[in-house]
Amino acid sequence: MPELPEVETTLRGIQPHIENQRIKQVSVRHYALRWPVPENIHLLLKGQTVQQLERRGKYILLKTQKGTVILHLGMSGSLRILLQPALSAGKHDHIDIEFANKKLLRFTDPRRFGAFLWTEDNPDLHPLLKHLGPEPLSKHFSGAYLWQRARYRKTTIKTLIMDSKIVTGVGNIYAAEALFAAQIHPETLACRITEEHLIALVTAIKTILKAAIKKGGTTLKDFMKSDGKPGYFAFHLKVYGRAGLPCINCKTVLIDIRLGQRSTVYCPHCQRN
DNA sequence: CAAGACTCCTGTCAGC
DNA sequence: TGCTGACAGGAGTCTT
Repeated sequence: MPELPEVETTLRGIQPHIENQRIKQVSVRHYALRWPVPENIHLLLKGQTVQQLERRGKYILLKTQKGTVILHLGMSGSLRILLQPALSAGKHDHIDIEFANKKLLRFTDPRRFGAFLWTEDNPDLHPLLKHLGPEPLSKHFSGAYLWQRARYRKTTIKTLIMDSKIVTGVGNIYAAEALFAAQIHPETLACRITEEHLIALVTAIKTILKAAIKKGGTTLKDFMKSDGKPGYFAFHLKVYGRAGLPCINCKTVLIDIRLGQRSTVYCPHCQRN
């Protein structure tokens, strides 16, 4: 559920507390995340300083002198800053990183789709990151680029924009919202969409992501802001989660279909093939 | 390579 | 109320 705006909000939330801070201790209570947490991660991180935090798509990178933590929140993960001594850990509080400045970074993830990995190489070359497409908010993600990547693709446009090799960080919620904004039917084959429409789609993706980041992330129920307070539910979703309800533009009942095993809501009147 | 199915996990909710 | 089963979903991996 954390989509790119939530990840960005989380990064911005934790950054001032841990950047340039020395790691005093790391405790892992549950190693079985999506991939096993390296069993010696506490030894690798102890004494290291978090020099830089970065985001690649929905991955968060914690860069230290010796290497980089590659972290993903999966669907139910969150990061919070606590003050030491911290509240005792709950059932789903899998990893604590204690810093010399008395701050504690706690990784919580009930569904354990998240990841906490380590690399000592250039993280951009890591198998999880090296095939990622451009950042959606970068200038590399343009209408011309998407048209190039869509031209010969016989998959649906929604599946295409959710493919992290094409563009990173566009999840199910924002894919549906952007297609609605650009008035494109989610089942349209990628190769059949004009460059003009793809330009509109790219613009919609950027606009919606920026708006959501500005609001601190669209917040679904298990997202917590990094200071531990529940985030807002304020971002106005126009189609996602509104199947069976009237379209806000034309009152036609919104339809829910499945595309690539994902629930996909759209307006059959506003969004045409 | 491309496309689609399958998979990890647990909280939540509908139905009985 | 309690149980069961469906469902949600990011994205890597497997199959075709």
